[in-house]
Amino acid sequence: MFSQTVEYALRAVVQLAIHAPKPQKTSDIAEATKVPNAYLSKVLQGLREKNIVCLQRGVGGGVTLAKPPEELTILDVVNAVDPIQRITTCPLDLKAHGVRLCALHRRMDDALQSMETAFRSTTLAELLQDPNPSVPLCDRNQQPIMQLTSLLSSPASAPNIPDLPPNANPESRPDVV
Amino acid sequence: MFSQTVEYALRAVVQLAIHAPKPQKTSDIAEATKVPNAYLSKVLQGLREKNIVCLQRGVGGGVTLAKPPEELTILDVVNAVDPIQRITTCPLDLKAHGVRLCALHRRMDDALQSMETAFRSTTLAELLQDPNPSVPLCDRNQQPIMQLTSLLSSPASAPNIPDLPPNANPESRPDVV
DNA sequence: GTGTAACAGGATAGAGTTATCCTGTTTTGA
DNA sequence: TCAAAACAGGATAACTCTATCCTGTTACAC
Repeated sequence: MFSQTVEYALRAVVQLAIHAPKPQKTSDIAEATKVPNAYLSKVLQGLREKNIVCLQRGVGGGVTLAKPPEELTILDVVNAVDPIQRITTCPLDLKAHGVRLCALHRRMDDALQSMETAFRSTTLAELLQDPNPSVPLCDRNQQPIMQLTSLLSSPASAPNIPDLPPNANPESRPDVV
Repeated sequence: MFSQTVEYALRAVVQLAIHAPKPQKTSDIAEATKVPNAYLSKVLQGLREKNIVCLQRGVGGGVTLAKPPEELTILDVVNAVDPIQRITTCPLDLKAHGVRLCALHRRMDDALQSMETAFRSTTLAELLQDPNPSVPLCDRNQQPIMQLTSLLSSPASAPNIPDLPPNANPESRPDVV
C-alpha cells in the first residue's frame, strides 16, 4: 500500500530528526535505515525539491531537516515523495457524478481522507517522544523506569525482554471487526 | 494509493452486484465500467481464483458474483486482487523491535488498519442502497423524492442538478485538521 | 591551489504493473 | 455434429518503480 520510496523517505527523516540539527551523511543514513545508498540519494533529492531536507556538499556537509521536527508531519514527507491522491472527481468521468462521488468512490476517498488526517496529526517530534519501548531505527528497547531502577539496584536480575513469537503481538490494538 | 487493478476490480463487482444474479459478459462489464476489455478479463480471472466471482464459458455464460452482494465486502475484493499488507513485524528486521512496532511503523499500520476496517464495514449491497444521488457506474442522478414529486406535478420546473465547480465539493465531509 | 569530502545527476538495468493481441478451449443450442 | 458464444491463457510490449554505477560538481581545510 505504501511504496518503498515512502518507507525509505520516512526512515530517513526520522533518522535526521533523531540527530537534528546535526547534519548526517547520506551514507550514514543509508546504513542506519538499511536503505540502499544510491537509491536513498535519489529519494533525498526528491525531499530537497519539496523543501523537506537541505543537502550540503563538501567536507562537513550532509543532510539536515529543512524545518524543526516539530514542524514536519508524516504527511509532509509522504506527500513530498508519493502524494496521497484524494479522489475529487469521478474516476469514470461520468458527467452526472462530477464532484459528487458515488457510494463506491465516496468510501474509497473516505479511507484516503482518514489516512491523510492520521498522517497530518503526527509530527516527527511526536514520533520521537512516543513512549513505545521500540525506538525508531534503533535496535534496542527503552527500559521502562521501573525496570531501569531495578536494573540499577540489582543488575543480575535485569529484565531481558525476549522476542515474542510472531502471533503474540501484545502491543497492537485489537482489530475492530 | 490504490492500484488501477483494485479500482477496476471494484467497478466490476459493483456492476455485477447491480445486475445480480444475472450473468454479465466480460465485454459488457468492460464497457459499463470503462475498463480495457482484455485487462478486465485478467482481473476477473484473479477474482475467480479468490472465489469472488464465477466465470462460465459458452453461450449464455458470463460473470456472476460467487456470493450474494450482502456477503461481499469491499475488503474482500481489495484483498483478492491487491491485498492490504498490514505491518506486523519491523520492516528493518530490528531484533529489538520484532512484533513491537516502533512509533513510526505503529502509526503506518494504524492507518492501514483504519482503511481495512472501513473497507470491511461496507458490503456491495450497502453500496447500492446508499442514498447518494450519484449511482455507481451510472451516468445519471437519482431524483430525490421531493424533487421527483415536484417533477411529476410540474415537469417544467424539474430541478436540473448542475455540475459543480471542482472546488465546491459539497458532498464531502469537512477535512478534520 | 590542491586534495579530499560529499552531494549531483545521467545512464542503465531488473522487476512489477498495466495493457494488448491472438489463438485455444469449453459450453450451449440448433 | 456443427457453429457460435464466451472465457482461458500465453506472448508480448509500454511504462513505472526500484536500484546500481560512474563521473561531475561543489565546498572546505590546509
